[in-house]
Amino acid sequence: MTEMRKSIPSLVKDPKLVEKRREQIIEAAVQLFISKGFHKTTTREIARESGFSIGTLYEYIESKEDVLYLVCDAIHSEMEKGIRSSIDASLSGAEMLKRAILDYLKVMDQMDEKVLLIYQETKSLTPEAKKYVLQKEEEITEIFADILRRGIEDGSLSLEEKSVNLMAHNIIVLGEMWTFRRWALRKHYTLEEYTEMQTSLLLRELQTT
Amino acid sequence: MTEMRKSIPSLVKDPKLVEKRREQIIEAAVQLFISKGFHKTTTREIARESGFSIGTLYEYIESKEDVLYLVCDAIHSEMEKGIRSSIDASLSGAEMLKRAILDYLKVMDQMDEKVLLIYQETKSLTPEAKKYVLQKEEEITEIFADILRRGIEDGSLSLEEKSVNLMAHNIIVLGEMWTFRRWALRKHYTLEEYTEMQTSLLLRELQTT
Amino acid sequence: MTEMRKSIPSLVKDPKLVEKRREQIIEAAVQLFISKGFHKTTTREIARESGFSIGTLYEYIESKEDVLYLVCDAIHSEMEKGIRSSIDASLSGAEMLKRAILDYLKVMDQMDEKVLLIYQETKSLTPEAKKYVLQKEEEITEIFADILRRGIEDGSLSLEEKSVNLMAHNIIVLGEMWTFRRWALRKHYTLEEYTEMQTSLLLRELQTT
Amino acid sequence: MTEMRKSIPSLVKDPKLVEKRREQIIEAAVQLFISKGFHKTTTREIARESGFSIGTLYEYIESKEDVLYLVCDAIHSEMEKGIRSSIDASLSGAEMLKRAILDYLKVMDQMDEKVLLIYQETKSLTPEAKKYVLQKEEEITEIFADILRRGIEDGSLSLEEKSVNLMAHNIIVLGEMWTFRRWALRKHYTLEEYTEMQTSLLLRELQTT
DNA sequence: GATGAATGAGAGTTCATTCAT
DNA sequence: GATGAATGAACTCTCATTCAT
Repeated sequence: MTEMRKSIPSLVKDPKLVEKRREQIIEAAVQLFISKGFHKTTTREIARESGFSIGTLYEYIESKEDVLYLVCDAIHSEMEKGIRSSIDASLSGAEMLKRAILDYLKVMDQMDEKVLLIYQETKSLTPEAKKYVLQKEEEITEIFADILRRGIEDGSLSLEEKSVNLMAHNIIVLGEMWTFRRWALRKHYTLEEYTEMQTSLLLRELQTT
Repeated sequence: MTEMRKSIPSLVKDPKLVEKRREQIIEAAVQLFISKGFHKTTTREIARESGFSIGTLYEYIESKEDVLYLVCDAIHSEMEKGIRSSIDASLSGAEMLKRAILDYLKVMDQMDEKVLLIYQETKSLTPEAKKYVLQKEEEITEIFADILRRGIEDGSLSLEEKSVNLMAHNIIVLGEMWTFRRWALRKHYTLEEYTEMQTSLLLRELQTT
Repeated sequence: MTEMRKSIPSLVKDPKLVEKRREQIIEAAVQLFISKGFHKTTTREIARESGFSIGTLYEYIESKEDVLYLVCDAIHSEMEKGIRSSIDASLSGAEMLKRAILDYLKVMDQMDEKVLLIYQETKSLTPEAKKYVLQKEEEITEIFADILRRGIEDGSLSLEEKSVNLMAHNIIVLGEMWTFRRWALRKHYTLEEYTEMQTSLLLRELQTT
Repeated sequence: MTEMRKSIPSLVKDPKLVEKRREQIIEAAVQLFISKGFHKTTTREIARESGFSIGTLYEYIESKEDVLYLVCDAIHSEMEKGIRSSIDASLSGAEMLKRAILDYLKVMDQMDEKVLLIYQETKSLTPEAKKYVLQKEEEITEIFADILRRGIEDGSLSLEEKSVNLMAHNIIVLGEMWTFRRWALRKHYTLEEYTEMQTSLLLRELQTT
């Protein structure tokens, strides 16, 4: 679990305060970005919703792009936390996978619009910030790769080594598509149906013969 | 094949000319949106790259959003055409599916950045335009649903009716993820490998026992 | 007479219009810079005094610094024109010098505040613009150097070659100090007195024995 | 030697401390103003370079303009001290003048950028502060006027009474131009050459017949 | 006496859109 | 049908100054 974050300089020295204020900023910005998009949200709106003045906002960030990075990073962390919490070392790989997918899709469903937000605005990040965000994305994918490898080892799952990475991506995309194609999927399926059907299809790919 | 498009008013009467000019606009705008994004592209740039003045641009559209719709619609049409061209009525459902996925992924690989563009900027469309774009998206999905149903009928594919729609979405997403996760996938797989592996996994889900 | 100017890009294509609008800008900006200084004058004020909107202002310049360059260049041109007009080829070097100083000081007295402006704001120019402005300054100095050399040649003035350049600078500074030390000098002397006394002192330095 | 200074109120009562802190402020501000100019230097920078917080800075001044006044006044004092130190009562007026010019130009050359600073930023002072600064300027000029008068009295210099003041200004300007026209003068002359040539020219104006 | 977080007016600049020619 | 100069609301960001601690 590599712990790497882009550090954003602040004019304010007290780290506790910086963290607190940035949490306020993130909370405000997430809502605004979700409802209006990054480009149509103004820095003044972010400041107002955060509960302080525009001048104060800029004591804690250097540019509007910083807010986007803060937001993307916070969402990713929330996602990662949600997924990791479901891991139970006592289960077989196959069981662990089912459980992890179940929880993952639940998290994605709850975080719905936040996930969509990352998905749509990552491109607006500065190249440097984008690197960090994509790295985080890969770390999250790796969680599923690890589970798959465990299942292969204990014989509960069948998959070629070369496909592990791809399958991990497929699982991640399962969750993402539930958010970005919800306009179509939710007309036909509930989250539970979606989860069950996708899990069932997936396990057919991984069945030991 | 429902043919429905949002009609965009033009000050110019001659329909031939309108079409010609809008093609110029689309060609210019696609490149600009790909390299700078919709919001960071100015109408002046669109006009200049289109080969005429800003005044003339506004003779053929009513707002910058119109250009985005024109672009999204054109990309979708190109995609659809690419996919439909691969359909060969003499094949079994299973064969047709393999062939269609092969061609679909090839098209998506070629249109790469254009697909990404639709994905990232659809949210900037006006609600009305977005409706049309999502409708088109569903029509494209329906192409695969039709192939799947054909395979079920002729016995070459096995799938519950309820899963047909979901499976069609899954196939579409297979193509999309090749573009929006390319930063990760292309480190590990070529298009050919990706196609083969995904097709093989998919067919395990659809195998007749 | 080298003719070199920094060219400032304009979004407007018609050169006649560009020249006309820039004259308006210069006229407005000179007054504003004189009364409030460059830094305390806002671009909005410049636009308003020029008679058009802020948007229009930026069709003719790229930045506020451009206005400063335009202003400095215009003032220098006016100065140079005023000085060159006094040159009469039929006079001896000494006579020509007297005449040129007389006219030069008259011009400087009339342009008073504009000269002061150049003096105080040249430092705010971009390095590139500053180069052009200082070059112009040297060209103007060279006018006097030429007159001095003529006087040396025809025997009406006595000065070592090495001192010609220095003396030319001294003459230029005579005019400048009349503007930037006016708060002291005008308490004691009229322009006529100042001119006469300085000319008389100067000629003592240049007298042929 | 009139001793008059604008008094700047301080929130701090202890005069020793006020003086010490203001020295720190001046030292920091001089460097900053020289390298960035008054307007482009922020109060935060001044505080940081002075070694204390922005809050503390405002305990010792009332506004940013106060810092400029403090700086101008300090530079003037340094200049004045440098000039006065060269006065040797045992010399004749003419000798004293030569010596004073020599020392004066040496001081101006050393203080170079500080002199330029006063010269360029005096205009940004409040009207009241400007009055004090110009008064100081006149006092310094008067030093040379006194020397000239002494030379007239002892017969070592020849000059009409009415020209004394003007000549004193001319001498001051000799030093100033060495700083503000250095971009041209230093291409041709060293300080020693400049001093010698200007002194020699000047003495021709003042020679007793 | 020292601190530094908070403020918000105001700066320079951009750009979608209009409309007279 | 084509042009492009004009517009001004709106944007991001800065910074001198204050005041509670």
